[in-house]
Amino acid sequence: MRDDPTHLAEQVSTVLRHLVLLLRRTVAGQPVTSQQYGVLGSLEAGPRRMTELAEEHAVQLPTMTVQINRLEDAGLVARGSDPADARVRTVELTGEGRERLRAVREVRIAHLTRELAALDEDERATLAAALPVLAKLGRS
Amino acid sequence: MRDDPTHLAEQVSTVLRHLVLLLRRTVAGQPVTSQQYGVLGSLEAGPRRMTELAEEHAVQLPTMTVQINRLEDAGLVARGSDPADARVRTVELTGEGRERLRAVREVRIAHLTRELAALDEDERATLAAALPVLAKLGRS
DNA sequence: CCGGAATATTAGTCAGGCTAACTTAGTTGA
DNA sequence: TCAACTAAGTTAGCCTGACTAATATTCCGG
Repeated sequence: MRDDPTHLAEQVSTVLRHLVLLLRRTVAGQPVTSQQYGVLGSLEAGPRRMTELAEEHAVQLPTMTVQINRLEDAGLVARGSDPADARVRTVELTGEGRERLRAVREVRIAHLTRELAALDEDERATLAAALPVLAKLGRS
Repeated sequence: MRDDPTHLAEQVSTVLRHLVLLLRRTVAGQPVTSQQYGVLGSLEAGPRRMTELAEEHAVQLPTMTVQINRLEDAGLVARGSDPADARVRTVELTGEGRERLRAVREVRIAHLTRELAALDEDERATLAAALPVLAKLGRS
């Protein structure tokens, strides 16, 4: 018998690669990329500053600058300023950005819903039970 | 009450994004990228042809050509030919490639093992039960 | 008020996707 | 039989997304 957490880790590793491929197919051909979708999602609850966005998405600041430049060029977000600190730039969704996010999310969810509908009731329950555990991974 | 598969899909969508970030941290700073690791893994069981590799990794052929070029330059894989069909190129691991794969896998598994060790026994069991279900997703 | 810390951007490099166009090798049918 | 089609790979050119290093700009503490 194998050492339990290690054996599990190998299986998780395999499944992770599989899920990455699934995700790629889920977002292929959409009007925003997977990263852009993620950033738009972060802005849904309200304006964020650049550093916050970079940290939240685990990228360096310059990477986020370029991302936001593109989203701004596309008219999906707008930059603003913090009146209390002239160094910080804030970013918020435009109306168009909010609409685009809604549309992309719809397609995405529909895609996943189709996948999930192919499972039986027990499988969905098993999956649902595991989601909080998966969400906990990587927070340690 | 929400429509069940759709609601589940939303949660899955969120967790997927989380896992992508986890995976990125897992492989950051390693001597091969995540994609290269995947390709090396595909070659572990023996030589493959370019088309097979491209399909398996859900990329176009030219993308795989470039990948293999880099791995070949690094001395991790070698190209060969199919005696029965002069059009096909085969790709196989070199000794160095096999060693590199082993080393990277070890780090990767160790990383995930640490994450999993932070869970309690019940959580690991819940996760283990869900892995086959996750593996089934996207095959429909 | 000056030097250091914090915030963001610019510039330059690289990996990793894509499509279009090309070469080379097999296959097929008039 | 050989001309046309198909299949397998590569090359070239473009884009996104990641990084580091260097450069403003602004804030703050002594």
